[in-house]
Amino acid sequence: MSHHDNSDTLSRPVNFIRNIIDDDLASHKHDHVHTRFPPEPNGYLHIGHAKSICLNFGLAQDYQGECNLRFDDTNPSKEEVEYIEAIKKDVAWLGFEWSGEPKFSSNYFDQFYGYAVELIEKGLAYVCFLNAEETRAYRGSLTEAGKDSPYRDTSPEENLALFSKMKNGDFKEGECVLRAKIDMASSFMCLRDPALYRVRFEHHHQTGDAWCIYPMYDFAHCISDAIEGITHSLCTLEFQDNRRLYDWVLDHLEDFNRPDRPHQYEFSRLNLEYTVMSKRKLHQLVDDNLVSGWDDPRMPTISGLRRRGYTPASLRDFAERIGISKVDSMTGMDILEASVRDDLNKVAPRSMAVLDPVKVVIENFEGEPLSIQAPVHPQNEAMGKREIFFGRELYIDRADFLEVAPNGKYQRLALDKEVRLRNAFIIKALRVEKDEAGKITTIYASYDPETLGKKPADGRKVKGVIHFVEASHALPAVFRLYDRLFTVENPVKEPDFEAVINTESLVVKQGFVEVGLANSEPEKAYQFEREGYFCRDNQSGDVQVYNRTVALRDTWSKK
RNA sequence: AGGGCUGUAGCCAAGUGGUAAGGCAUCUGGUUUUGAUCCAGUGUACCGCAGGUUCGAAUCCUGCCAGCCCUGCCA
Repeated sequence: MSHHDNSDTLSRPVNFIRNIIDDDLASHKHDHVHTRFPPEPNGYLHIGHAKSICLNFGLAQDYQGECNLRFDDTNPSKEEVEYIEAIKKDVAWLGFEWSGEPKFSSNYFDQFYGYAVELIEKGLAYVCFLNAEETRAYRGSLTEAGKDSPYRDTSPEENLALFSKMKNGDFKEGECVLRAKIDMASSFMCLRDPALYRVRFEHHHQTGDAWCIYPMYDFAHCISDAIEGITHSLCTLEFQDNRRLYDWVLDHLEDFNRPDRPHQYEFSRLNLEYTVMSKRKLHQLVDDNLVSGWDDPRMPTISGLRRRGYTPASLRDFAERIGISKVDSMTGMDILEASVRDDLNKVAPRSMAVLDPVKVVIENFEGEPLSIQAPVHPQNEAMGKREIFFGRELYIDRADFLEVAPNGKYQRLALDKEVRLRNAFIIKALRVEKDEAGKITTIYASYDPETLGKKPADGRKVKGVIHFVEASHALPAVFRLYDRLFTVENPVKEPDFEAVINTESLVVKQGFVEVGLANSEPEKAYQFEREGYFCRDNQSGDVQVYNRTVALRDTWSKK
């Protein structure tokens, strides 16, 4: 696939899953690698899924194998086609190509049914009429064995008939389930005769009304993997116990009880500071209108990150930087931000934008604004030039002017002090005009006409550089500055995570951008010099609205 | 009568008996028309703790401690 440049072919990541694969290949347990990314279409993908996507698809790329996209759609009551489309879009946007057509667990409903019949015939599954509470009581506890269901010893013949009736809709929802007959005393709770099928009179987005019984995850997932020839089935840590059931099912089915059948391996899920990562919580934020939607730029969803200005390359790089392990960890935002900055610094055209404008009048400049050719990228000449203007009236940012410089280290504009205007001339502030409230309305200044593209001939040092926009060419723009969504590192630890939401996570500013941005594309990254990386919002239409992806690294304001 | 996992610098993470990679962050210089980038430096990590085996232990053994997961007809 296309995103691999020579820099990352030099050093492949090292992790325990790659070690397992290397061993499996060396021992000829498998002669190829086939992974899968198996989301349930019950919500939008988030950056934790991106980690899994990069792992699964990345492994397939590096080992010249394949990776399937499979929708794990065994519970129609929670799923919607809207999510299927969004998931496909997000995976493709991240730069990955799934093997063949997208797969659905529901493609295999007939086969699942057949395998359930096989287990029944072997006396390994039975139809149980205990209700939910009874089942719970019979299950026992973490420290006490469970009790056998009274339906556990029904004959295979009778179970076959019962299961057939389940399928035909002869039983009500909740009236019975098909259960595996394993061990009610197992220390693995999931092995205490787990449910394999339940009755659900529900319309399914793929199979319509063809079924009224639906398989459970633990029964469907391992068989789906086996049917698709998956070699390494990767999931997160909370499924470690379930692996015993995964193995039990495949071990007891004639078609799959082979050494090269799929095996499950678990890695730790991504936890990011100052955000939440569960679909349920994300759903809640959307439903409670605490964010504007799944793609709110503050959301850790892939669609939110995309709208915020994150690039596919930066997310892949992030996944590589954090690695894969089994440690229950909390990753800092700084790694994510470093990943975007590294990518954007290379690819983002430079531009100038004034987010909080104050007018500057250059008193010794007369006539029409002057056209200036400025580099699109200071370290990459191949990116070409852009036209900017300098004239009698300009805007600079309020934060770049102080009437009196606080100390010798101050590098911005002050009265009687010189500063370089980025890509243009050196100016000196002369005096200010204020309104009744004492707020500065205009700064009067002079410019040195001999300093365009040159240092002052007399050798005087002008250290500071600030950005500006020429007033007659300035395009009004709205800037949305984002901050972390929560005020605490781990919101999930709070009694009510919504109570610690950061009320200042969005700040809106009105200012100007340079002319060159008139036709800026949504989601395309720009660096507004000295301000950060921004992209035009993908839903604002003709209005100039920019989302700040991330600010520039700042090693100075902390001092 | 519980079981399954995990503990390596502030954070992430290699390491699989031979003397602790790398990234992020931090700090210090240098370059710079972005206080950015870039470049060069910058860390006493009781390798969770305590014992043991060994010429040699983060790696093997024993015992503790801490954190996470498991009692859905969710995934």
